Amino acid sequence: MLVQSLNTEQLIIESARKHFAARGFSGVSLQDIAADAGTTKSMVNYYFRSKEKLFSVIFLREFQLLFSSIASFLLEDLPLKEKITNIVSLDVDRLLKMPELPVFIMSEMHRNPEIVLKHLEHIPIDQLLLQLDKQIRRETKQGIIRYIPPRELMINIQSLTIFPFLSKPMMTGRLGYTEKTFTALMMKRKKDIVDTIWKSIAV
Amino acid sequence: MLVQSLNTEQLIIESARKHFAARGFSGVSLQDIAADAGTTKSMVNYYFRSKEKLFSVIFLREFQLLFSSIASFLLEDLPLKEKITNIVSLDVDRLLKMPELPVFIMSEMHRNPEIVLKHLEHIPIDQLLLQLDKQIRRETKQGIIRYIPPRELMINIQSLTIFPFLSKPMMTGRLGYTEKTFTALMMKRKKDIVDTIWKSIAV
DNA sequence: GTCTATATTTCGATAGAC
DNA sequence: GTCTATCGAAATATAGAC
Repeated sequence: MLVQSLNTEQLIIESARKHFAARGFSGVSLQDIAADAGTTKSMVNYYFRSKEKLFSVIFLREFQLLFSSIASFLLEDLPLKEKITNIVSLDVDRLLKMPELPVFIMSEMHRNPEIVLKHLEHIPIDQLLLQLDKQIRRETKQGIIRYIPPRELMINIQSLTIFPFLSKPMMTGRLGYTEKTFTALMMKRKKDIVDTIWKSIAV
Repeated sequence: MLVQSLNTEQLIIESARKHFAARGFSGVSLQDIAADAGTTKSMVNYYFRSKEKLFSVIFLREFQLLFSSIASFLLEDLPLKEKITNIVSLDVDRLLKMPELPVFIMSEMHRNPEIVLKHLEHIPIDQLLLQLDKQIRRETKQGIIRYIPPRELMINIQSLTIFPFLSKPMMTGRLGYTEKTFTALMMKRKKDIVDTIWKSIAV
């Protein structure tokens, strides 16, 4: 395999992604991004016109990453419990690879809600929730679970999955976790989350 | 009741709290803070010497607010289920009053972990967890619950309680919630959270 | 496409009058 | 205690040579 060196635009994107995720929009200067990409601020403006536009590009990519595959998992033809298992497993794996993603999304979403809403418009949330609602009602009728509003089910799943990554600095800093034990906890936690969710709705 | 006008220092603190919480340390200028407090940047430096010192004052106040009373609830002599009920209820009430608090703590914790760790040193976390561990083992022996490591129990409680506030912009923006229905959801959710937690550990 | 140089603004902080 | 004025540094963005 060739060691393909990236072009300047790609280097800038990768550097910007890293810096924005670590310190947010206003915590990063074009100088930081350019230096880390081995080029100058002028090149950043040349490719992306402005800091805002560069940020928008980065944010969109990360945002889609976080929400894309959940949708396809929800639409699969599987029992609810298996869907939940798949979503949790996928999310934990992905978050372990990019643990700074949630706090990036969260803080920028509060700083600038409009940018999120604009991107969310392209995701058929209502349809996904309706679909999920049908399945919940079906399995309720079959006596498998008790009814739970689909939005609340999703909030519970996301809460138990994402929150530990948001409080990771506290866990590794003072609660006695290291990088290794944190990863181990999260791998074990996949099963715990599904168990907790399922016990809360199982008949 | 007299309409007591606050002095300049208090006005600056209140303005700084609001702005820092909304946009973080580097997203706010002393100019913003001063203008909103009806004074000038000079006065901010006069009272607090530097932006860093001002921020530290604000952060410490908010941080203690978030963690103070959990400790006392944990130390009370009550059955575990009642402790959980009390903690969840208190947290939800407080977060409804200051919904921007979690994202403020979370993002600044990631941008500057040291400041958090310094404040955490004064809280006897190990002792609290040991105390909780004893109670869990006791109620396990009594056949009330199955054993769960105290840190994981606390993570689950905090996850289900705090996460909805972190994703509030998404819920009110696109998931069909308004301020009123969000508040209603969270009030109802108090009971749901305790139920979910309890079912996950009950025998 | 890439760089240097620079224009322009804004920021944090200080000096000094009152 | 409070303000105006200002300094020096750093930021975004642009102009222009190559």
